[in-house]
Amino acid sequence: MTTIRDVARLAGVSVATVSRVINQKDSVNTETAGQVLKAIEQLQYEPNAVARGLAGKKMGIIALILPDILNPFFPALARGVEDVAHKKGLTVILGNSDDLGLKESSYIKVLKQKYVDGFIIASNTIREEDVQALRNDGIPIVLLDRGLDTAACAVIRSNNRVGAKIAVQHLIEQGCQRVAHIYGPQEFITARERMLGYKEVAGGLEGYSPSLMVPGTFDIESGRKAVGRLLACHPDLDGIFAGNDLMAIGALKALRERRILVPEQVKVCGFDGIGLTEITEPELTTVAQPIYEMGRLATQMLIDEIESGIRENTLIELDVTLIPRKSTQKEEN
Amino acid sequence: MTTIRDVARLAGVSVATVSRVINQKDSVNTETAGQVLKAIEQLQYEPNAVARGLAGKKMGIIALILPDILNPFFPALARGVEDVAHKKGLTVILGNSDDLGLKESSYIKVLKQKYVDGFIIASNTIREEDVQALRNDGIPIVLLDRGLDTAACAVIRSNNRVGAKIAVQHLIEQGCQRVAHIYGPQEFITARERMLGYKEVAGGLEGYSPSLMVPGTFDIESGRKAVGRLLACHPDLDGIFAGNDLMAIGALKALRERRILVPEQVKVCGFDGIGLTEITEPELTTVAQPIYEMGRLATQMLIDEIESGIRENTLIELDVTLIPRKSTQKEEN
DNA sequence: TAAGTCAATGTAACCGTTTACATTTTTGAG
DNA sequence: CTCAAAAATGTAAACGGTTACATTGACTTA
Repeated sequence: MTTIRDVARLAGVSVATVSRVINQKDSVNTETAGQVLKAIEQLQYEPNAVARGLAGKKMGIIALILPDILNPFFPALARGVEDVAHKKGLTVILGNSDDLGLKESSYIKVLKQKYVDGFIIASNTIREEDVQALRNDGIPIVLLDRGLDTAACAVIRSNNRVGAKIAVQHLIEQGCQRVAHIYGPQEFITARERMLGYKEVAGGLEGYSPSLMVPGTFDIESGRKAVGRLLACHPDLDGIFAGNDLMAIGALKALRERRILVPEQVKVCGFDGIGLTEITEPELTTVAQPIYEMGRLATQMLIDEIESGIRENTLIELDVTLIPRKSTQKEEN
Repeated sequence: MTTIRDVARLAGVSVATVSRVINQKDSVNTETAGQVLKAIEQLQYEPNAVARGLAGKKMGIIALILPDILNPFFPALARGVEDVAHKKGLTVILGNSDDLGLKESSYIKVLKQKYVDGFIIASNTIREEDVQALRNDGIPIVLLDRGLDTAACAVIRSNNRVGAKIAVQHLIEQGCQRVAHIYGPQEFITARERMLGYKEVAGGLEGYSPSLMVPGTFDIESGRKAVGRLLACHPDLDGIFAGNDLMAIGALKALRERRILVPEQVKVCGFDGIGLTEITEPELTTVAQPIYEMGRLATQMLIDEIESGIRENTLIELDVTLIPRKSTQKEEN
């Protein structure tokens, strides 16, 4: 492996000068720079990232911590992160936290030791103390979908409440009179917000009842089971707004098992806009978050902070988009 | 940040001794070790991974390079890798290559500079020279789904040919007489093998014709289009073996559009066993690869090589499993 | 008892950069 | 022409570990 000293020797200058040329820092004579560049070229020299990392306390790595890459929501996010990072010459370390605060803490500890440049954390369980610790160490961090309480750093999320309202409104417009809601785990801010949005609109409906809301766990199976409980209480229900797409897919399954036609008898709307919604039968109407874009944006913000050293603590709330599909289609007359 | 020298000072020993205690290398007096441990505890000392990396040329990082994490095949693989790595205290860097040899090369170059401990590469486009270069540098590497020609390192893949035969056989058993095949890009060894398996079984069938094979690109849309071409030539076809699940899903869509009933009129079988197959309507029969397990195994092998320094160059071919579902169900009589 | 082993520990070089500080050379103003 | 400021470059100390080699003392063994 050729080192900076080899280059220095060949170019007839000191290592400091070579370093200056490489990093385009401080002034160096154009002619000298030429010599150095030639030497670099000739030796095919590539600066060693680890040595650099040790000296500068930055390894050119972004840590992306998310609950589970198997959850269809996250690959798009990860791809958004990776694309931007790669363009900027950074690499991405991926960690699955399973929404376990402990696992998150352990990742943070390990990755700090590796001098990662910054963290992007998509988590509902991340501990306030962990975030604070990072802040204190001056390590940039961007949070996704985290509550308001963590004001001490940049946060990105979608406008969940508005999205939920749009969804319910849409169901009503399509002719639904009795719209139920399958809500996600209430420790997740996203789930809480969506439920609030639902209540705001559905709460005013004639015949509304709190029993139209049943809990789920953001996965397919829980959506399926929720429908059973819903139908037991409300056999006359004609619309379901699920707290996310996976539960909506579960709902679709449950309805099919019961030979209830979607969208003729019951209309279903999901939330998130994951790819799966295009392959269900019927195709699933959903309120789409700009998932890939969220990843891109988070990374951009993180890199800005890394490069500038200025922390912004911005809270960005992205717009969501209703994607009407067959699962909420009005009968054609 | 507390360093090894702080610990040495507090414990009243040299840094070498501290290092020995930490790494449990060479012999050190039990009593002395106790002092050191106490000092470590007291100072909450954590060895710095980057300094270690620089000295030992290993950062405790595994590079996972795959075509695209958005492809539903790969999250499970990535999770398998990450789970094992995490258990062993290693972290995972993720790179999307988009099956572009250039991008792969660039990742390898960058990550080598970061002293990653080893590479896991799931790629069809990886260049022989890149693999060789890694070998020469003594960097462990495990390949997934790569051709035989790269004998110079460990390779893991599924038994694609056998899987294809099982699939076609299954379709025949379910009553199909005219089984078509949508094959994937022929530069992929997986696609070639599956096609060979198909030919072995279907080739012997009465009324077999090469025109029963049409190309696709391993994505949903190509599967859908392929069905159009197939039906134009073979309106009497009653079975489709798609080269992967995505194309099978596309086929399902195309058939539904044409009001052709699955499985009554045409039966469909996919390959891979991705999660999506459970949410189509009808649910999709598929030949499942042990995807998560492949990730685990690859990582285990890689770590073995990292720890032992011995390269095995094993070729492991994993068994696949037919998962019969509704899309190939025989009519009930 | 002399010589050879082995356990325990320390010293200092090394891994490959960056960078503060020092030194020398140029430049431009007065 | 002089001198201060600016430009160009070099020296050497970090960064925080690992490890080859040296040293010391205790223990075997013939």
